[in-house]
Amino acid sequence: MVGRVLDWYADHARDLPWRRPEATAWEIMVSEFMLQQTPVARVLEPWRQWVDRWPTPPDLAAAPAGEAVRAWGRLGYPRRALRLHRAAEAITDLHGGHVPTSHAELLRLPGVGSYTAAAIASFAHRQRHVVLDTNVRRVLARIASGEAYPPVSATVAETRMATEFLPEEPTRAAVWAVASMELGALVCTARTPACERCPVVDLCTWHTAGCPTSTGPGRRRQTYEGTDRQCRGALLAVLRSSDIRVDRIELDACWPAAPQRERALASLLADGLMVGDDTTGYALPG
DNA sequence: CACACGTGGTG
DNA sequence: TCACCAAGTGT
Repeated sequence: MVGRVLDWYADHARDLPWRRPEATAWEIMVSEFMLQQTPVARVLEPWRQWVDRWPTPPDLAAAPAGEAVRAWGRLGYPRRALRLHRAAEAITDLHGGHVPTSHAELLRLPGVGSYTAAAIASFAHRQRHVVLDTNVRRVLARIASGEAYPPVSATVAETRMATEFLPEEPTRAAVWAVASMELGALVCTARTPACERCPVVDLCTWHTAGCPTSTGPGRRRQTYEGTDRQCRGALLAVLRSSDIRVDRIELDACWPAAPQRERALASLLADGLMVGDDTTGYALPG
């Protein structure tokens, strides 16, 4: 089972820049932040520019947080840019400018949760960790549980199952981690899986059962149009595109509903994604 | 534990 | 067209 996925990966892995042997732990860490809830295709270019401009954590830490937010562009969830900047500061101050190697230390960094800590430790340092992202959860749900989709929220059962699949040898475990993710991203996809190209289709409980459609209510809502999120995005876009402080009038012009605009503005200020007031004008954080 | 948090591609 | 989906984290 594992061996076949490793063989498949050797033949079909995408040539992503953060997977190249010369990729640094920092470059891998940046990619992981950008890839949180964001497709690979959209990350490629911003990642290249980011690591070119800030090749090490101290380089980013020395820049204003607002520049990180600006460089984040339209990747979405701009708080990730802020967290990455804060993580760079912590690495600079507490770890001599080097990305920590232990899962526990990584976990203490802003924006680094269970998945990202495991991913960095595994991909950058070849350690043995359960790397349980949405791809792997779906792959395991189908292969081992016979379900079309994993549970809505991660369970201890999933972690236990993932641990059983994880090879003992660290290097092999690290390849399995990236390979099982890649299988989920390229073959065992959410919408229309390409089972005919799956290296372990004959071992897949779900496929053997005839690919039953998910039973429960499942799916969650996602609506975006007219939400606070869209409003925040509109406000922040104004600041990103301006080199000077933005007047209140310009912010008012980008969103018609005043109460929602006020709420979004307040939340952006509270998050530290922007600074200022009506008197001084508004800007990305220094 | 449910919800907030961006954005754009796609079937 | 439009709802779903994309390498999650923090509260």
